[in-house]
Order: sequence, then structure tokens, then C-alpha cells
Amino acid sequence: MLTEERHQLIRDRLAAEGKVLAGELASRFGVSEDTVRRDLRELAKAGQLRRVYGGAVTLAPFAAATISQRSGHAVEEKLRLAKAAVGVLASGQTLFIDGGSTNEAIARAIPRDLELTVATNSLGVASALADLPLVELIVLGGRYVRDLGTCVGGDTLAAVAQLGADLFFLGSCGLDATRGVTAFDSAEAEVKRAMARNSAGIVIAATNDKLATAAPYRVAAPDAIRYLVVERTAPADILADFQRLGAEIRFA
Amino acid sequence: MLTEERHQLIRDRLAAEGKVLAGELASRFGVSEDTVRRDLRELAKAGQLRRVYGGAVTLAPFAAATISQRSGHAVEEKLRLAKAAVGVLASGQTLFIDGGSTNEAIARAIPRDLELTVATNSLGVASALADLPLVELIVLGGRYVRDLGTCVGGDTLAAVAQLGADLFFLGSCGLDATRGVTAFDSAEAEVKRAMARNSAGIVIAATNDKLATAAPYRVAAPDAIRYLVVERTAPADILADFQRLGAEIRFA
DNA sequence: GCATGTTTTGCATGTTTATGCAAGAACCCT
DNA sequence: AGGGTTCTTGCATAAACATGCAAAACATGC
Repeated sequence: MLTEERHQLIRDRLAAEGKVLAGELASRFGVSEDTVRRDLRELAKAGQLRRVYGGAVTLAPFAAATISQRSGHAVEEKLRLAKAAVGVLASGQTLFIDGGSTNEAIARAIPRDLELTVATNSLGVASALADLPLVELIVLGGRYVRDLGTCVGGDTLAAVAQLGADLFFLGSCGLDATRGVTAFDSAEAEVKRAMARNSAGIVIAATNDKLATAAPYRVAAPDAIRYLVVERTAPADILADFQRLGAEIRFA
Repeated sequence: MLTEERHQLIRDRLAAEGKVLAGELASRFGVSEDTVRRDLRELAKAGQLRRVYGGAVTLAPFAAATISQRSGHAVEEKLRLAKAAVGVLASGQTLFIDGGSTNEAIARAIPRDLELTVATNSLGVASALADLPLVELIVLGGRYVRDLGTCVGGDTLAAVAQLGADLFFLGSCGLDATRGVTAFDSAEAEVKRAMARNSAGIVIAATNDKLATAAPYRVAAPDAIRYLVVERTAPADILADFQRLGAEIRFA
């Protein structure tokens, strides 16, 4: 068996199961554990996996290098929200995911065995999805805005216009039962509007501080929200308003 | 048995099984292992397979190893190349940078005080540039190809067509004085060609293993290279060929 | 026909690479 | 703290490798 063959099999297995055990690989390949350890060491040095005691696991530090440094705020809440938000997904769906730290967390929480088509204008989301082998990833290019971590502008709008999605994961903005979904930036709002227009349903995962707030630019009507993922501590009266407008509330 | 006959059988077998063993081919063809090794060497140089210890494998798994694999290989060399490559930059320029681990290294080596406009279809390059406040970053979207780490396809081509650049940092797969710059993937080559067409000059930073090799898809003529950044240990005769064709050689 | 040059092939040479084993260090769990 | 496991390092060996060389097959020119 070629060395290269083993490396490929290790990569495959890692992509499929997320981890490998040195001893198991050795008996499976019919080589000594030393050889497997050498393989793992090389692959680790090549940045293809992360070596751990007893075997190796997939690595995720790619996303750590990107915009997500900013998402240091309320990490646990966002992680809980993300886990709950991916619960609405089903294999075979097509998604829009735009920017924001919560959406990046959601992208990272997508299970590896889900087959999806995802279009995003966020570099962070794209980086997270680049690791998922079953996700068909479409990058929505354009002028990159550093503060948002996303691409906006005419090119982005044109790219969105060519696509249609089942769900749109709409990120980071104001959320109010009377004013609807709002954004802080004009160009950003334009892209969000285009995504909303070309989607069958909108999903919003919002931390408590987003609820009952509004920003200048309107993105979507309050009754356009299909799923609203919130913390368990969210004010019940606000939730009731959205529920009345047709949203399905999901608790993290 | 004719040499060409063996080559064809090797290609067939490789396409069918993904790998070949030197010893096995020797006994099957009834020739010495040396002859098989010579065959494999030639086919590898022609970009039809990848030579590994014990035999050869298809090119696909090479590309399948995500971009971060190759970035692990020869890290110091690439870092040196990158530092030398950014020496050709001047403030105010507009650049195309496509994919490849060397180009990611170059993107990371760009000084923070340089004011540039950069368009890239590589997520890795984009992530690196997202940190540089003076760089106007344009993301060239499209269908993301995991193996390449870049976006390709019609959307990408359309985005490239709208832009013009002073320099194009071409992540070369193969580099040969007669066959020019070549790539392993058809869609990838198409994007590279578009970038080359819309640029005033091409910059290539190549490690020694890229020199005097070729892949199936042609990207640019050998005399299209403006700057060629190479290691100090690069073979002088190859460099002389490119110099004769108009390239300015820069040593890392 | 014969000499000359080229290509292909196999062999001998020395070098490189992969692998397994042994010894000692590092690590995990109780 | 201690025992068992896992890991790294160094080393030996066998396989795979590149290279130079010479013989054979082939083409080319006179």
C-alpha cells in the first residue's frame, strides 16, 4: 500500500467521521502504529488535521483567524442559538446566509452529514462552510466591507438575483414587531432585501439585545419571519407579537 | 511493446483504479522496473499523473487535498518567496490574486502601509487581506471549489471581465519555458486566463518543484510573464530560458 | 551496403525513502 | 503518585529511486 494511499484514506475517514484513532488505522492498513503516527504527524504538519492523543481530529481554526474575533461577545449564547437554529435545516435545502457573528456561529454548527447548497456574502461564513464536504458553496462576491465582514454592492446584488433559496438566515440587525427587520447600513440592507425577496422563508436567530430595537434601514416586514430563534430568557410579550405575525418561535 | 503503448495502458489503469504500482506494472508489461519508472517520470513531467514513492496516483487526489495541505509543504521557501514577491508592489496599484498556497503567503506578506485594490477568487487570500485596512478588497464570487480553495465558473468570469489590473499574481501549477503556464483544472484555467487577459503584467512566484513541469490546461504563454520570483537554488538554465522570453527574475 | 547517430532498454552504482523496532519521554486516568 | 498507554527519537534494513553506461534496435545519410 502506498503512503499516499494511506494519507488519502485518513483524509476521507476524517471527513466522514471527524476523528481517527491511531491503533485502529494501523490494524486497518496492516502497518505498524509507528507508521500511522508518522502519517498523522505529516498530515498535521501539512495542516490537514489536528493531532490529538490517541489519534487525530478535524481542525476548525480557519474560522478563528477571520472576523470572528469580534464575536467574542456573548459566545455561549450565540453557540446555543446556533445549535437551535440548525434544527430547522433539512438535507437538500438551498440557503442564503448573510453576515454577522451569529450567522458565523450557525454556519459552524451545521452538521457534517447535511447536504446543502449555501450562498453567502460573508467571508466568515464561507470559511466555515469550506470545511463541510457535503455543502455546495456559492460565494457572493462584490466589494468587501471590512466592518461588516461581508460583500455588498451591485455585483453582490446581481449574484443574489440569479439564485433562489428555501431559507434565508438573516443576521445581526434590529428586530421590532412594528418596524420589522432593520439594518444599520444602506448597502448591507440592499443585499439583505434581495436575499429576502428570493427566499421562501426567513430565519432569524437573535440575542435578547436585538429584540425590540430598530435601525435606520428597513429590510423586511415583521410578518416575513418564518422562524425566530431566541434565548429562553427572551421577553414573552415581544415573542407573542411575532408569533401573532406568523413566526414559529424556537428556544435555544 | 511500444513505449507509447505502455503509456496509454498506464493512463487507463490510473483512470480506472486511481493508482499504479511500479513493480506491478513492470511484471505486467514484461519490462524492467527501471523502464516503468522512466515511463512514470515522463508522464509526471507531462502533467498526466503524480509520482509517489512506489508508483503513481491520479492528479485529482492531489487537488483534493485542500489548499491547506500544500501550504504546509515547504513553508519556509514559500515565506521567502512571498517576501520577495511583494517587492514588486507599489502603492496605488490594482491586483488580481488567484488561489494557491504561495499566493496566500504573498497576501499575508503584503505590508500594512501599502494602499492597494485587490480582486481575488481565493477565500484564503481574501481572509488574509480582510485584515489590511488600506486594501480595497473585491471578492470574485462564484461556485466554490473545495479542492482549489477558489471560486470558479461563469459568475467568476463575469466579475473578472469587469475589472482591469496592473499585475496578476498567478498561482502556477506547472511552469515550462516551451509550454508556458499550465493548470490542472479546466474551470480554474479559464479564470486564470481571464485574469491574465485583463492584466498589464503577470507575476509568478514558483518553488523549484514547479519549474519545468506542465499540467493539461494551458493558461498563459511562456513570454507573458513579467516577473518570475524563484528560490536561489533554482536551476540556472531554466531561468535563462524565461529571461530570454522577457521575464525579470527575482531571487527570494 | 555501410557508417553514423538516435532511441530504447537493462544493468550496476550509489543515494534516498519508508518502515519497523527499541528506548526513553510524555501523557492520561485512577 | 503510579501504572499503563501513547508518543517521539534514533537506528537498522530493505525497498525504491536516480544516474551513468553500454548494448541492442532503429532510423538516417552517403
